[in-house]
Amino acid sequence: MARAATTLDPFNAIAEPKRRLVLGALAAGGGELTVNALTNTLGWPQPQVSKHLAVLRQVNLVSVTRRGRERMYRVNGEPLRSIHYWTKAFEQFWEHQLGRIKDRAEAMANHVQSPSKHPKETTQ
Amino acid sequence: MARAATTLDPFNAIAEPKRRLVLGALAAGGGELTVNALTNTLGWPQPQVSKHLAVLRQVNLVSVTRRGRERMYRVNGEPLRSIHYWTKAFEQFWEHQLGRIKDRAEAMANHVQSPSKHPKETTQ
DNA sequence: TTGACATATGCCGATATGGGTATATATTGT
DNA sequence: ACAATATATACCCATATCGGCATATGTCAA
Repeated sequence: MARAATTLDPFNAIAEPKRRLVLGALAAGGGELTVNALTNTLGWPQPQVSKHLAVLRQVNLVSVTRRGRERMYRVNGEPLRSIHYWTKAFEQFWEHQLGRIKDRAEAMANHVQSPSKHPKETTQ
Repeated sequence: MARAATTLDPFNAIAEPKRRLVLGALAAGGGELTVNALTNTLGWPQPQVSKHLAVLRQVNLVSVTRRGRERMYRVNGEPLRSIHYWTKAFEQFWEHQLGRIKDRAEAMANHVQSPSKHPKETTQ
């Protein structure tokens, strides 16, 4: 088995730097842009843009609306919200890097699953 | 070229579901755990655990300390903070999008310019 | 020293990925 | 009907990835 399909979840979708740029361009463009506009803004070959958009579409990070022969792509923030929350769960690990990690982790333990208790020292 | 190396940035590192589980387990285990503890908690073959830890190590998502023949792995939140901020930039795109995506997209299309009568293909 | 334990690493195979190029599929304009 | 425009897809290739298994490396214990 290789890496899980990119199309399965938003984490994977935004793992690709160019896909993040696409989302950024869309956001900067007022939230919605045409493939053509994106292609010009990003300066990439059109098929490349379309392909990345296809991936973003599959994980629901963007939605499309046809307008004549153009397609309007819009950012859909929902999936990013879940990622935002996932990372937030680790907030304690960047706020007090050196202190009280254990105490706060206890609270987290109640949220996730039972950790294997092996009370060791807080290493040097 | 295939996807950019997983070791290059945290976005890629956490794209792998199992790696997220590793981080979760570490967090639940008080912020730091032994490879052995992780292996038991996760129930995966040890080499697999070690390899995922190696990736997380390379993007600085975890740090290690040797303790005898064991190695204590610790969550390092910093890289997750940047991801947290990146997603936050899209906050505006999930705050006002509580309704059906399709409906909203069409309403938007009507708002902006000439509406399309052929919503054959929307979000895929 | 020998052996058990803890962890990392190397190699292999199957597969998904991203980029490039060409082309198919609309849709609009003349 | 035909050309032009907008976008999506198919195909190919080079490569990185994950998982499994065997094994190397390092450390403690008797």
